[in-house]
Amino acid sequence: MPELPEVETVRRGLDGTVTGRTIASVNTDLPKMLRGEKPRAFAKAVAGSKINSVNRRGKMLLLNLSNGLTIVAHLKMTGQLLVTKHGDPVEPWTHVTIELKGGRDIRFRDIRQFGYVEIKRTEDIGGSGENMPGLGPEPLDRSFTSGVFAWRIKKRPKSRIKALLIDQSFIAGIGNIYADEVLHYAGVKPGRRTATLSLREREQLYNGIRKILRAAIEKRGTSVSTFVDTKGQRGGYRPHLKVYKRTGEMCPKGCGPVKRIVIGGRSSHYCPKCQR
DNA sequence: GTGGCCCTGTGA
DNA sequence: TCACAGGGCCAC
Repeated sequence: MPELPEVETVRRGLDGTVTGRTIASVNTDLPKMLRGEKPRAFAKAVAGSKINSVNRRGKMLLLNLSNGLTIVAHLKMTGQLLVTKHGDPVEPWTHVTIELKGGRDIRFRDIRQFGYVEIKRTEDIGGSGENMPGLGPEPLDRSFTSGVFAWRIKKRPKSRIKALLIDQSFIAGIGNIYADEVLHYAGVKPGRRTATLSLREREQLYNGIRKILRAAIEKRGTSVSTFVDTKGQRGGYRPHLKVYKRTGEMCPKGCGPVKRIVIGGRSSHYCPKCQR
């Protein structure tokens, strides 16, 4: 599912419901989703601790605990984090349950089982994940300026821009949906080598990143198939998608049909007329 | 860079 | 039945 806007939507949902609560226990029927620890050790490490804050770094969710540890969760393609009453019926594909004192659960559902939770020391990764290795800048941070973007692009002159936009070490949080949407906004073909981009195109890419991610957060994310927020509600951005998964449909600018090609093993959707 | 892989489900 | 799916890692 989830790219930055979807993960941010989940973060906000968690922040409003579980911040300040204490973890009672952790249970799983799929131990591989508790990365790096056996289930009993995982539960022992976090039980009794309070959730001090809920943060996000790229597509990762961070639950900062009162004992100096942070639970890091990644939803990958089909993960969901639902906040429920403890007694609510357990939905299929629920694989990890974090039971909170006071009668609520955080439930991790994941059809494809790619998602995971793991435990890190907060001082190692930073409370907001600022020291997590291998991640590029947060695109909505104040510090991510057009100058920073231009400088980072210049260091990767041979890359195709689509591959770069979804590279988490280049910018954290953009995935396949929003990369395609940003490229359409900027009028740039996904296969373009970054060295060929004009100043104006680079600026349009930068503006598109900020504008589209913000707009998608405003709509609580995009639900193509399985994405839901912590209450199980779907996101509202899908009707605003211009090209993603619209192969064969008319480009919203009226140019002609949207085309699909494969770059880096992933689908790219674009308009051959208005994206150059 | 590309392809395979981790999984299950959906739609043509 | 087969291609494809919001991600990311690994081997070639």
